[in-house]
Amino acid sequence: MNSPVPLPQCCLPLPALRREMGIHQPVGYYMPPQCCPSPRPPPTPVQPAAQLENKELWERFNSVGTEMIVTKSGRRMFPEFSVSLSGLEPNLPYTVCVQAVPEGDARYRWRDGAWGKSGRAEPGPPTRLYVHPESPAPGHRWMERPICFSKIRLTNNTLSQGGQIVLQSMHRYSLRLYITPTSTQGCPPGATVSFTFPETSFIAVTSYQNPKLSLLKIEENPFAKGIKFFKTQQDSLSPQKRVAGSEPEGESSPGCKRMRESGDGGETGSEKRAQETHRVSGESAEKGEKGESPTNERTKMEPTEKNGNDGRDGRHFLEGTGRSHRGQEGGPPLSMSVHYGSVAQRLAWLPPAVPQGPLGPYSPAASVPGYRFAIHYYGNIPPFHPGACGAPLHSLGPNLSANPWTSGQFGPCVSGPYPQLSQHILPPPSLYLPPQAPRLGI
DNA sequence: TCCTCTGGCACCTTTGAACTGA
DNA sequence: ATCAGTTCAAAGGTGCCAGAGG
Repeated sequence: MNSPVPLPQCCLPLPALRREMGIHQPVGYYMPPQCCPSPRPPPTPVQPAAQLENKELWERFNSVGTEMIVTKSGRRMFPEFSVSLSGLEPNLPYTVCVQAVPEGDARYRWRDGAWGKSGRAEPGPPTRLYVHPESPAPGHRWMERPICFSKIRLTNNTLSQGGQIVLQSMHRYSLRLYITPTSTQGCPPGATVSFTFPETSFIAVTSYQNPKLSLLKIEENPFAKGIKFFKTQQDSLSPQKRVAGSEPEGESSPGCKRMRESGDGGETGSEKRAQETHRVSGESAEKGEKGESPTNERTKMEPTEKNGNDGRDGRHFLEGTGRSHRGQEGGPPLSMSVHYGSVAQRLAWLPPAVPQGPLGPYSPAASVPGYRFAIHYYGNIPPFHPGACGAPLHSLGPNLSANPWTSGQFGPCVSGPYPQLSQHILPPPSLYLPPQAPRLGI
C-alpha cells in the first residue's frame, strides 16, 4: 500500500520506539519534541490547542482528591479523559497519545483523613503512551468533536499487554496529551506538542482511601449504580454512616457519555435499551431460579440465509434494529460490520465469523489471519468517514437507506486499495506486527 | 500491627444478535 | 424477501469487603 520511504535518522523506527516508550499499540511514528524541524513553515499561524472536555467534573474530583483504581487486569479511568482539539491543519494526519506523568518525587499515604507524603517515590517502569485507536487521522477529524480516551486502562502489572498504562499505586500522576503530526513522507512536518492538565491529577490506588471520593465516583459513574442503590439501602438503615458533603447532583455522568449523546436532548436509544435490559434482567434471574438454562440458544444459532448472513459476509448492523445487510448483489462478501446508533464512533475487532478465514482483500485485516474488523458508529454518519474510497459520505444525510454503508454500494468501494480506510483501521494490538516501512495505517 | 494488594461478590450498563411482525 | 422494531443474554464495568501477605 504505502511504498517504503527512507527514514530520516532522527525518526525512531517503530519497533525501537515501541520498546523505548512502552507503546503497545500500533502507531506510525512517534516524534520526540524538537525532532524533525518542519521543512516548511506551517500554512496557518494557529497553534494547536487542547481543552479538557469534562473539566468541571475533573475539578470536582480534584477538589476531593482524585484517586484512580489500578488493578492487575487494568481498570478504566473515571472521569474519562476527553479533550477538544483546535488549531490543527485539517488535512494533515496526526497521532494523538496520552501519558500519565508522575507528579513530584514522593510516595503518598492516606492517614487521618488526608493524603500526605510518605517518603520518596519508588523507581518504577517508564510510563507508557496510550495511542488513541483512531490515530493517525487528519486534523479535521480530530477537531470535529471531542476525543474520548474511554478505553484507557490503568494497571499495576508491569507485564500487562498494550492499551494499558502501568502505574505505581500510592503515587501521584497527571495526564499529558501528545499531538504528533505525521505525513506520508515518513517525517512529520512539525514537532510533537504536548498539553498537561492539572485537573487530571490523581493518586493511583488499589482500593479507594477517601470515602468522599468513592461516594463521588458512585454518584457520577453509571456503572456504579448498583453500588449506589446498595449504599442507599444501607444508609436508610444506618443514617450515621452517611458521608457528609456528598449531595447528589442533578445530572449524572458527564464526560464522554454526555458528549456521545449530544445533538438530541431527549432520551437516548441506549438509555431506553438499558431500561429494557434492567427489566429483562429481573426476568432472567427468575428463570435462573426456576432452573431453566441461562444459555441463550439463539446466540448459538448458525448464520442463515434468512438473516442475511451466510457465514461469509461481514454484516452491517444498525444499533437497536439488528438489521443485517449484505454486500452489493453479486459483489464480494463484506468483511465489515458497521453499527449506527446514538453515540460516538468506536473501532473494534471481532473474532472471525468464519473460522477458516481470512476474509480476502476486502478487509485491511487480511494480513491478520482469522480476524475481521468492525467499525461501530454511534451517531450521525460522520462526514470524515474513511470508507468508500473517497465517496462524499457527508452528502448522504441521515437516511440510512441512502447510505452506501448499508445499502450495498459499499462492497465495490472497498474492492480496491483503500488508503483512506487504512488510516483508521488498525489490527488488534496483540496481533500487530510492526511494518518494515513508514506507515499511516495498515 | 499496619499497610497494601487481591479475588470474589452483587449489581449495573453496554453490546451483540436473534426474533417478530408489518 | 426485506425492513424495522423488540427482546434477550453475554460481556464487561463498578465499588465493597474479607482475607492474604509483606
